Amino acid sequence: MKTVSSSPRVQRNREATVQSILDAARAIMREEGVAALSMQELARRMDMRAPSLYNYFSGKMDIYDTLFRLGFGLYDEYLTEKLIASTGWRDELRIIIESYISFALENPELYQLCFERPVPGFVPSQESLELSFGILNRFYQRAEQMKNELHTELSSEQIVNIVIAMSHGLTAMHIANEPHLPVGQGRFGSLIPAALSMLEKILLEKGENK
Amino acid sequence: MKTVSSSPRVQRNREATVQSILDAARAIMREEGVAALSMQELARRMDMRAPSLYNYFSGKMDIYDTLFRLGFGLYDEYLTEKLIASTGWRDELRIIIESYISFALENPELYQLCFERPVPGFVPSQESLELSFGILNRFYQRAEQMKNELHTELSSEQIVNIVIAMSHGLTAMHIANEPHLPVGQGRFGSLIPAALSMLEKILLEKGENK
DNA sequence: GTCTATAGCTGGATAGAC
DNA sequence: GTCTATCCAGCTATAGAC
Repeated sequence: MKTVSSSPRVQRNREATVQSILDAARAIMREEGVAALSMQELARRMDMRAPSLYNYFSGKMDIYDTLFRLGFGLYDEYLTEKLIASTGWRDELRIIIESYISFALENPELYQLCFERPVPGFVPSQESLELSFGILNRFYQRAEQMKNELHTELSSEQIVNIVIAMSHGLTAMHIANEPHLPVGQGRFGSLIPAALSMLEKILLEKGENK
Repeated sequence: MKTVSSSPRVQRNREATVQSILDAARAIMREEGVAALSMQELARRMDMRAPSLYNYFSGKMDIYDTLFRLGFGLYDEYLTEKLIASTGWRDELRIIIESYISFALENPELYQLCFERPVPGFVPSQESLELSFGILNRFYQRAEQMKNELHTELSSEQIVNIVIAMSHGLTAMHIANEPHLPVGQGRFGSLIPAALSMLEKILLEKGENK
């Protein structure tokens, strides 16, 4: 009955093996740095020899690319689920920022792989990039709808981008300085309310310049 | 008369050699990724053999650590010089944000080394960390002075941190997406005025909650 | 699908001659 | 200070037996 990846002996099927390879790869990246993934260390943790891995992936970059897609997919799922409970655009803003941070805290290796570029030589494949662009476009559309309730001179693209920048800034600083603290705490985590307040103000500047 | 590092033959003195090793190391990091620095490639570019480098640095991590200090030192100089022309706190905010971005654009390898953590196994030495904390503390002091002219519920620490987060967010996104564009342009570069506007609003909320 | 064996390379670092 | 020679380790990836 066990489907846990911690006992990789006697794999049921190919898919389960692929899954646990990806899990092991993420563990290495988390523990030793995203760029420190190696096929040999990966094989060691899988109780395999390195060449066997090539039955599942064409090489290390293939693994990175798969994880890149996994990262964006998971983030999209994660955010979408949290947004269901949204009670309005203010709440939605809060959820977006908090989700970005908590996703990054829970999946630091995917976060770094997807949103920073720590691996020399790794370039996401075309289809992986398209996936990420698709997610961004859905953001733009959502912002366009949101604009009906706002009074701002910013375009929907600008709204999305400034929210992304703010989220990323808080997240990167939190992770670089206090990765052990949960969402909402610490030097940067505690700034979420201030950040939201700033964003609200600029999204509701009632005809100041007009 | 030449002191240029592009002709490393016949070095005058030790200091000049150290300088050009650091320059070459930065070039590698810029071209191939911060984590891709290697002593052999470095020696190749210096027209040396790898072992000779150990006369100048105790190892690769020593080079990273030296560049870490160089990065913070340069950034500090860079910002301090630009702040001389400041005409007030609004201008100062603008200069801080623009300087962060332009420093990162001009020195992407130092920026990444200092403000992200792309090198598995590299931990800045104690004295290097103290240097960086010293710079941060001077920020806090400056914000404390600035508070006289502001009306905000944020502490001076919070002011500094939110400015850092905003700057870093814009910068990281700019570099990840449009590194070729100059300061002020592109998806994120063009958001500087909006970011400043947000910050001004939260620094001048005239007794709203009070 | 898994293994052994191995090619082929790159890396960090040291010893010791000059 | 520079070099050659070398150690030892690590890596990606492939060939081919089972």
